[in-house]
Amino acid sequence: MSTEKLLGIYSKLYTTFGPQYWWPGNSSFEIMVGAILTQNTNWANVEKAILNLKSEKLLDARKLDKLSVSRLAELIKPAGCFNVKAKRLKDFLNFFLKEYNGNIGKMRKIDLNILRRQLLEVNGIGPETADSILLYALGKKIFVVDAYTKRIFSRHGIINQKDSYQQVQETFMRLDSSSGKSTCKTIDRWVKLFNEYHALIVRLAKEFCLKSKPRCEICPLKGM
DNA sequence: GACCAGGCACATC
DNA sequence: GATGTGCATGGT
Repeated sequence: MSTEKLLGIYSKLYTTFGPQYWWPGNSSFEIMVGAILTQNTNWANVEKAILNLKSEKLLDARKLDKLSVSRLAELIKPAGCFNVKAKRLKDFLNFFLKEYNGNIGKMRKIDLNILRRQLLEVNGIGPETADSILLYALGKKIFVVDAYTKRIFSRHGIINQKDSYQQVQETFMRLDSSSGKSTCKTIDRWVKLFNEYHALIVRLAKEFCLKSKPRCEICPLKGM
């Protein structure tokens, strides 16, 4: 079925591009901030915004919490939609400090589904941002779906174009149901696979699937 | 100058 | 529930 095809595509991407070392960032907190800043935004612009926070030594939950929204917006300007994102960051910080006292370790101990629901309740955090935080900042076993994933895998007939976020996610997460056991070791393996898979999809899309100039003829997945 | 980028919330039908 | 729109910078 599609599980073999999904694993086939994964290994093709991995042998083509190698490990992607996602998520770029030196700490879980930086990853969470980046996940919000990158919404509908090129990563290079997010990096500039994060650099602004770093150079002011403000990449810290409590310090950011003390900033005014307008000052925060000023600092994250390069990431675009800065007024919206400044508010979203503030709402997230409020949640992070109130619920977890700004403690990543405490957050990591919470059950995946509970944490996911909590994140989705925060204004400005939708499914993709929540799952990026869960997978890349907290090491939870969840697959991140984005617009590229839908575009590429519906073209390959593995999902339907109209599938919801959840449906696409389930298709990918069914990959691990065959493994049966859920020891720490196998969980780590799936976290690693979901981590690389999403990153590889983004890499592939950027190089071969751009809307205006698709390069299907030389795509590594050609013929698969 | 148009189009796009590692989305989301909200309004409207 | 499906579709459209605002948010907004910076690279191609």
